[in-house]
Amino acid sequence: MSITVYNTLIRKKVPFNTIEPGRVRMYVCGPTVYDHAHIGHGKLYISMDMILRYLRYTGLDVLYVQNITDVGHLLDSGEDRIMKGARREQTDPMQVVERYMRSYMDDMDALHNIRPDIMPRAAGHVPEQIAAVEQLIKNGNAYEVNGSVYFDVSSFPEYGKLSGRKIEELQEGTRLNTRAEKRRPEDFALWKRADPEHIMRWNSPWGEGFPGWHIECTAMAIKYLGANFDIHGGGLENVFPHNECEIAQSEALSGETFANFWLHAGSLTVSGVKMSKSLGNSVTIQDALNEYPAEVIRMFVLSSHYRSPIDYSKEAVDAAYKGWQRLIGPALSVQQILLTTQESDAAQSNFSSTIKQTRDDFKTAMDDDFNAPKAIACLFDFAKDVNGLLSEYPRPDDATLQSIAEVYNDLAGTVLGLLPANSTTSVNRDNELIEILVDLRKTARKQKDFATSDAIRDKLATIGVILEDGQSGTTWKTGFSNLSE
RNA sequence: GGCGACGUGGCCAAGUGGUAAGGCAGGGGCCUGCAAAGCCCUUAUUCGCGGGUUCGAAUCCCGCCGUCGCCUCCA
Repeated sequence: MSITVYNTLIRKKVPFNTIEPGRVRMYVCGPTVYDHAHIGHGKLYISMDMILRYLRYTGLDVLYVQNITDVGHLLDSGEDRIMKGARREQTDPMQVVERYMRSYMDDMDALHNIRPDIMPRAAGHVPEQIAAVEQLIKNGNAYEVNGSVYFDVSSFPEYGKLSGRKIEELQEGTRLNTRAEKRRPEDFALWKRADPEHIMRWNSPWGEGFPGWHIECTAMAIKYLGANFDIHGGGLENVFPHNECEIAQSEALSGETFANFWLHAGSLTVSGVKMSKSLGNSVTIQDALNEYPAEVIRMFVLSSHYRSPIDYSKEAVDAAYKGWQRLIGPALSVQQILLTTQESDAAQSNFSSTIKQTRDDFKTAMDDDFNAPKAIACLFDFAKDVNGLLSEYPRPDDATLQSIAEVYNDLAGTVLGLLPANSTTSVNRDNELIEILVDLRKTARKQKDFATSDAIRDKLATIGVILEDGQSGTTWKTGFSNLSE
């Protein structure tokens, strides 16, 4: 195995090795479902999806778990996010959860993110969480006060090893008023007692309450992946406190190393600043998908390294849009040529070295901490080579075209998810109809009836069929068909 | 205040010791009835600034400036 990854835990790029040969167990923190997902979520999960896809592409058997948080998240105001959503929409909290969980799944599907193998929900794992808290108390890492249970940070000397924070510094830097009942301000909640008005509540050994935020990931990751697993992924802004607390709880609980590799994706800003409701600059995934095809959003995200922060702006995504069209244009052309023309006196092309080079370079780039932007650059080089080949006459032989299509399917499609979903579904009758129109246009052009020929070209363009006149006649392609403008 | 990330051409962005990938935009040319697409050429003696290490640094070290994120429950 030759993959290297940047491990946040040690702040270095290191060789990636799995606990079990050929198998990867991977956990990624999922969203709190109380509102529609925004493109910040989209960025994170596209990054993680790319990593998942590549690991699988290299032949690893990946078990991918991503949770859904549907309890207990508090706002700065002390308000429960889901209850806030419920009040806003005048519905039951669990109805809110269902609604936005489905919305989230729809968004992820639309972005072509592969679904996790297991998506456990926090509310469905309260017994596991209670058991974890009980064990932590038994181990001497947690204490109960007034029906709430807190993790005693001083009992875990390695606290801070992920984020590089020191407990002493935390005490100085605390910005919020902390609950007086905690022994130390940096202790964090494992279980919270429910105030009378709190709707989401469960019975526990400490009375009615609800689980703290971090404990769900500990309980569910351990349940489905074991106490020690390979990869834990998430957003960079969750390093502290969330991931740090997860490590403390989990390792205090089991005595084992929690995750071997911590992978964090850079955050997304909108026109230079973080999204927030109060600034009114929030862009949902649905908003973005109304503007651009999913592949373009993926192209935009994957154009910079997953650990880098990116800034969402019209200019940047428009540029990605153009780049994407250039990138996959040859793939669409190759498919159309294979579908609509015959290999007659096709030239025997010697393109295999280019294909091998492309696959090798792509792999080298991706092996180096999933360097998708560099991998995409390899595909741009490939696109240029393919365009050159396609401009020759007669057209390349079928075998060459097939192997080009395979490169696109594997690298741009399977690994990066950049090929249009419907690009391979060509209905024969549609093809024949288009051929008829192309023929009519050819006749019109011969008669110098350019009004007719241009009308045919323009009208086909409005339904996503692009005609291109070349030396060997007119070719056409679809696949950009869901594009507006 | 602390912790962390980042600062590469007009814009986006690779590059972690060996002499600046790629994309977008711009300019010139070829092709075209006109287009579109494509192809060729072209745009950073230079990598926030100042020192240092080295035969050699965008890459390592020190200092400074700037942007962003996090600092107890936001992916």
